[in-house]
Amino acid sequence: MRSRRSDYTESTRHALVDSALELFTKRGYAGTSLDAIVKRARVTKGALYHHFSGKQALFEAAFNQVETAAMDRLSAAIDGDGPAWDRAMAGIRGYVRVCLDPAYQRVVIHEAPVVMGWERWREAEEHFSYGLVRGTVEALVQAGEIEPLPVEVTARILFGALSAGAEAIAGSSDPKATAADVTRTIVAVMTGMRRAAP
Amino acid sequence: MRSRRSDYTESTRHALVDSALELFTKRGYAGTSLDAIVKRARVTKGALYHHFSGKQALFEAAFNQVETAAMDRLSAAIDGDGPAWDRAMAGIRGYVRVCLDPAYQRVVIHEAPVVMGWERWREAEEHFSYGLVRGTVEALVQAGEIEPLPVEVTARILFGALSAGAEAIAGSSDPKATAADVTRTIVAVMTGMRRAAP
DNA sequence: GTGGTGAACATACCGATGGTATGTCGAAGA
DNA sequence: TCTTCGACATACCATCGGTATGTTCACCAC
Repeated sequence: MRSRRSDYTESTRHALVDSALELFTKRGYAGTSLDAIVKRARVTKGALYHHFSGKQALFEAAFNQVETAAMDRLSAAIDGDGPAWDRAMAGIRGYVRVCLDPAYQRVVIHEAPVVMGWERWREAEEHFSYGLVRGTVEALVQAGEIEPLPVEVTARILFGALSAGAEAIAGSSDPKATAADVTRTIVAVMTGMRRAAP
Repeated sequence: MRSRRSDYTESTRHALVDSALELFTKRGYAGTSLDAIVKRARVTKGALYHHFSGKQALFEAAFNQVETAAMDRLSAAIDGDGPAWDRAMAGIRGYVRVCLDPAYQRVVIHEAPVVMGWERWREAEEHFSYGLVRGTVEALVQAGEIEPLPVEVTARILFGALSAGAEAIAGSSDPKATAADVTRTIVAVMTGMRRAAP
């Protein structure tokens, strides 16, 4: 059962998404033409529009791929049965590492809110990185580790802080050192929010 | 000296920037055509390309206008001779208010990094909002109000936290309440970082 | 085996859009 | 008055996203 058709269609999809992801990461959404994408995937626009409804849908497919990969790495860091605080700190370190991926930086953090629209981006993020951050904050509040601030807003702000830290790392001349600074600073902030055990 | 030519050219520039700013705010950069901009400004593309080198340059002019207005409001809140801590808190409240402006939200926070490129955006921000945040953090560290964390990274993270808070406000169904939550949360975070007076 | 069917593409084309090249007009100096 | 030049307007071009149509070929009913 080698020459099933669906095998080839799946590889075509993959080729398109891979090509799109690489070009979007390198030149951005607006700076990437469909011609360039299909050329790199060795297909034509007919194939593209057979599998996707348009440029945006292709972008979302690339977005989902990056986010799924990020989730795999992140949940591995967060999951477990240790104390909520320790898992949160591991999550912070893990997310900073995830943000070092140029594809995550450009596609997920920078372009997705503009290309997909903020509302749709927000909705998608619920099931991805932001969902994890939010869950972590919730766990911290429930465990009584931090002051009972509004979860939604606190999670948003932490998410923004993490993203900004990631951007600082990516734009730094010494990413390693900056990454250490970012982790240290965020941990310091979180520690400041930590409530003395009741 | 009414019919000086430069008077009219200045008003033409203003009309173009105003038109662009309104349309960029409403429909975004990619969703706004130059034809729509010049039509609303009651001029032609010839005038546009006489005053600006292209669409990006026009966007940057709009960006600068929004940022300048924001700076005026912000420095009024920050300037003064009170304690560094109080001025910082006033700055936070002021920045949250600034972020309620839809033009600031969409043009400065969302689109500018994508349209201008992150590096150029970062450079421009040095002289605008981010410059103020950074200066505030520096003042806090020098006054011994907060732990001596790396200023650049701390400022970036705070800036990201504020922007994320602003986005949460803009996307909220109850902006007033969310704005209060954001201010409260950020102040709580900053307070957590505050060092006991030596 | 063969004729029909539909998925999986390829090709040709269209309209919109950013950008350019050229033309026009009127005020200011020589 | 003649020239110059800034401040536009007009006409046009190239690119790009998207669509309409054509083509191939595996699969299935008979």
